[in-house]
Amino acid sequence: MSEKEKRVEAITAMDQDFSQWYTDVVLKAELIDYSAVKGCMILRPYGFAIWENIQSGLDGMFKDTGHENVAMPMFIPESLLQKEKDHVEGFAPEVAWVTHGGEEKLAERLCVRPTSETLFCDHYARIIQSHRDLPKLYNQWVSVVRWEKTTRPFLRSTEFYWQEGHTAHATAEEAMAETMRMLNVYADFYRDFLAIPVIKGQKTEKEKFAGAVSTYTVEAMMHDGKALQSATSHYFGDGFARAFDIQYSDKNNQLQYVHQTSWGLSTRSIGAIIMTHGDNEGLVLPPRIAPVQAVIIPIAMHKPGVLEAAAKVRDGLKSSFRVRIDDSDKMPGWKFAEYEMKGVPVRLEIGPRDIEKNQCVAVRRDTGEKTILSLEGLTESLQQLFDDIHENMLKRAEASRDSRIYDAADYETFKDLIANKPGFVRAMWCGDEACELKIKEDTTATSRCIPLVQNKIAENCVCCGKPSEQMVIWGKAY
RNA sequence: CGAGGUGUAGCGCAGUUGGUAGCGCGCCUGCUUUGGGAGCAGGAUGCCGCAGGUUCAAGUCCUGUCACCUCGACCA
Repeated sequence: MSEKEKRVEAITAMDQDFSQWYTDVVLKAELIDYSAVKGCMILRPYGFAIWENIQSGLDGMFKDTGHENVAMPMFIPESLLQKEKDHVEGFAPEVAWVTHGGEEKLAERLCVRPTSETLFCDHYARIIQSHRDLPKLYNQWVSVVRWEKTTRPFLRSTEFYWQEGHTAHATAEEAMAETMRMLNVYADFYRDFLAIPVIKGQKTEKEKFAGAVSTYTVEAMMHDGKALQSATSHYFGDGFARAFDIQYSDKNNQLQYVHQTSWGLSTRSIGAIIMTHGDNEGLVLPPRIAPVQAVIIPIAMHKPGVLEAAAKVRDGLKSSFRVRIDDSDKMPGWKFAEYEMKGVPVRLEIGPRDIEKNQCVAVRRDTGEKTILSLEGLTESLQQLFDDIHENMLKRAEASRDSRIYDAADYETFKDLIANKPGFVRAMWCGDEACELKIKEDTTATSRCIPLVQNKIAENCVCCGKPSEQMVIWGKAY
């Protein structure tokens, strides 16, 4: 690439300044624009299309596991928000309040939902009477508002889109099984749709959701070694049920409280895609959620038959894939770079030489590899290519992550690793919050999770030296 | 919210001791081009982030404010 070209379209090199690279990619790939309101972003067509594909994939998994979609109001009366003590304490500092309707001051102010547990609970209290009404397996796709002080596109914004599942069950066992089931759904979704490996684990008391008995998380490692909490699944026990009086008559005609869960995945997942797979040319999108899976670039398109051949290829593929022709009058090289920036998984070039041989040139975004594909059986060979790309992206992300997970048996090693090696550190922890706080104070690293799959790194807590049976993953987080 | 930095055309930037705004790319038109960001010719685009102030005169000096970036404290 010449100096002139670099000056024109270059994004910041990712290993030079990862934050700037991230901002460059998000803007130049046309995922978002900033809006007039601080911390609120506009999801542009290309960015929103990624979210639509995430929604469709994940929603299918929710439906397969028996869930139904609903839509709750966006306002929560203050009195309702305050019913569960821990919950309101956790969220009160970051809620936006509606105080007026027109010019009239409201008798009771309304909060713009930061999350909807209280709305679901209020509703469940009215619609659940019998064990025959259970379980309730509800989900909603909405946006929520949290008045954040510092914001970044996708990673932390004042308003963000997500789904929040809220379920009510007859027993604690059922609710816990649901909590784990949805944690697994998230992990599978990240692996099978986004090609991102995650670590499943439990949050510590300090890091758990406000109002939950326990919080489970899927944690992913980004290109810079920092952790991204990528989805969470909470077990509530009967705490909310007692606060909101959600009771049912069991088979013995005894009144019982329900046991509840909630779980959520947000547009932050788009940030995870960008920071897991992206490279110096820009975005690299997993084929299963890419808005355009293959872009067809006609070469020498003024020559007779080229555009017609490209259209024929498009028509043959369009019922199977999201495919688009770019017949704008840009130079082919310009288009190549543009669709690389936008992370389109496969580029198909078709020019006079290909038409003669009944073929096209396919270029993979993940590896840059060029292959010649016959126009015969193109649907099948493309499907194979997409699957290969997905597997390669997943393997690559796994290898990148695994090479940056370290073990520390003693505190000096631990501090050295956190300070000098971007990534996760596995270390034993006694369970005492004092050690968790000291580690954060000394290193800025936080406990990411207590992994469901445990490895015994050492006999003693890495911080205080007391005997410990529990391995925790630590790291700097977004 | 604390420390630091940056806001000038769509993007990247220059603009001297204050004197009325420029370059490259992009954009528009035409012709020639087309397998890795095309060439030539012509053309359009600015309340210098926003609001006050100092001055005969402010992109430039002062105050405030907003946004973005980096590093911390808090959270999906």
